[in-house]
Amino acid sequence: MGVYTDLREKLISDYATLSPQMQKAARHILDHPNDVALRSMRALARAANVPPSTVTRLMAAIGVDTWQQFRDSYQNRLLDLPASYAHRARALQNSEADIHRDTHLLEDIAQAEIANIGQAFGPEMCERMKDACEHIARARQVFVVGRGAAYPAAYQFAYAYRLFNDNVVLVDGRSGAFGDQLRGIGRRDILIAVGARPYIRDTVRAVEFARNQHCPVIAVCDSDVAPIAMDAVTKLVVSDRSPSFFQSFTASVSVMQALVALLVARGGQKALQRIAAAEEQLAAFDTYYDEADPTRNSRS
Amino acid sequence: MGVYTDLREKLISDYATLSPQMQKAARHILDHPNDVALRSMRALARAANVPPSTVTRLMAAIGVDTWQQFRDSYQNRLLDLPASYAHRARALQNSEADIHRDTHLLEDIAQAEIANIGQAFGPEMCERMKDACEHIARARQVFVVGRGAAYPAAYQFAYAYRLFNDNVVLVDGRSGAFGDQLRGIGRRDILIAVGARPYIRDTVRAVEFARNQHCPVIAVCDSDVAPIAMDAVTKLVVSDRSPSFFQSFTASVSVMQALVALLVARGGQKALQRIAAAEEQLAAFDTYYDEADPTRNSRS
DNA sequence: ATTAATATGAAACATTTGTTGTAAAATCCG
DNA sequence: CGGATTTTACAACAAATGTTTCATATTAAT
Repeated sequence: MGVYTDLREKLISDYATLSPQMQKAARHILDHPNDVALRSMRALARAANVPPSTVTRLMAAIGVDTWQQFRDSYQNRLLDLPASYAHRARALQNSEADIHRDTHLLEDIAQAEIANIGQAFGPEMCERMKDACEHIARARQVFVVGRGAAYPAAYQFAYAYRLFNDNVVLVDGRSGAFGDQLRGIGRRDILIAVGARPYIRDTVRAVEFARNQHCPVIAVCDSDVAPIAMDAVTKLVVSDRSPSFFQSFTASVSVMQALVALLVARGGQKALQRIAAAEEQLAAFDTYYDEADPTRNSRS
Repeated sequence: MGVYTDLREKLISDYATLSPQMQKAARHILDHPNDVALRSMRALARAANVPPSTVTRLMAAIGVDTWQQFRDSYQNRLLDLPASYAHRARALQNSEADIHRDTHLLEDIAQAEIANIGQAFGPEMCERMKDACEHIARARQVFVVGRGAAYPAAYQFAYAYRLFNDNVVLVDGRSGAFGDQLRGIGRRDILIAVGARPYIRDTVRAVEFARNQHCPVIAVCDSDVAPIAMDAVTKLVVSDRSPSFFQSFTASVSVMQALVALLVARGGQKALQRIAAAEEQLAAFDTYYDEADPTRNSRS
């Protein structure tokens, strides 16, 4: 259970043994947990009709060192953190052994990744993703751009999307110049741009070009005010926080994948048929390794 | 719309006209709305790397009299925000309505992704990752192969790793045939192969080739008995489960990223210096968009 | 009833808060 | 280049914060 729950339980179980004034304070806290998270201690004491010192003493009585600690756990509850900060506390404890340092790092990474994905699929973002799908489904041509570390996300979308639609262009600047691949982009198309700080110039340029051609833009980025998000019809803001040196585009990949899933769901039976056809074609081209018959898999 | 939304919109729309320092503050607020609700103004300013007075001035700039007003609206948003538990429950309830089916799907995807990452960073896998790092650190040349949907994971590793080491080859079959890129592979090298069922023949072939040349293999795959995991010195087994039609390589990307992080941690100061040098080089090549000076970012 | 133990609130405290005034620095413009 | 304007950071401030101290009030026990 969470720290918040522990504290709450402690307040309830110890309630009877507390002094009258402390009971008043405890009761108010139990009845108005949000006040703990959002208001000051003195304000809470005022609301509970109790001198501030009583609240401090209550903290000591339930075994909490400082009001800050108490408040923090209540704030975490408000944020509905997916059991993440508990891990951190544990991680900080065992920081003596060198061998454990790696384990730490890995735990922190996992935690950050999970937090990032959690944020990316919050209620707000879910709505925006659906919105993005509307635009994509309506588009004549779908352009996807993402450079550097953001390339995997762009690639992922293009690869999956191509399995059931052939109107996608992955703008990777590999075949010909940038301009070549964006040629003919216009009002009825859509550009999906992926990027985070530091923004890569090519990506920003692609967005600006699209905008000049009146092509709507969907931005998958790290801020509502990112350069590539300016004037975007839909902004999918995903965190790229990571304890490692590098930014993490994992959440971006997830979001791109979710977009494809939504599009397939929207496309219904027809989309599924096309996917099946694409799979068959891949199989016909001997793309896949045949696990049943390893002899067939020899060098062509 | 709510007051919070109004303020947020105002921040976004006025963003361009704000002074640089105010933009820093505004951006931090937009990216971390919870900080406004829960932390003090000074703490926020510290986090945004801005003097407190800038925040006060920002309030004036967007037509808010006092920080208290601003904070209050952000606190109200936090209170109105449906906790994700409730969100999930609601989604499950009305799963008959078409509009909610999408939300349900997105929730499922998020949950699956989180579960996959959680598994990938379990105790067992953490040990294997450290093990993999030992091999990579010892290798003369590092080859990475991943085709199709697994390509992002391979690319991710190569891209990040190249920032502090130049002995990596991304085997993508683009430049020349497969054999070309693997030429010279041998006992002292390492091949990192990423793939999941259905296994792509090219990847399996690359693994077999490496094995014939006595090159050790690290397999990032979906099973201990995957074809590409046969005789691998380290098997990093990650789940690719997804409620959508496509398999998800998100966890693989995470794992590859974690490998790089471990290598950097192991590389110590020297690795960090190389990364810094690489970043400088990128900046010198005008790779990055200059947010401070948009005029410099015109078409070359 | 007197003593001992506990509970309480007012005041004092060192910090920290949000805000404002004021020069220095940066930027723009002719 | 120089002058006007904006932008910035530092210091000062009054108010408010969480905590501690201490004298008084309340209770319980002998």
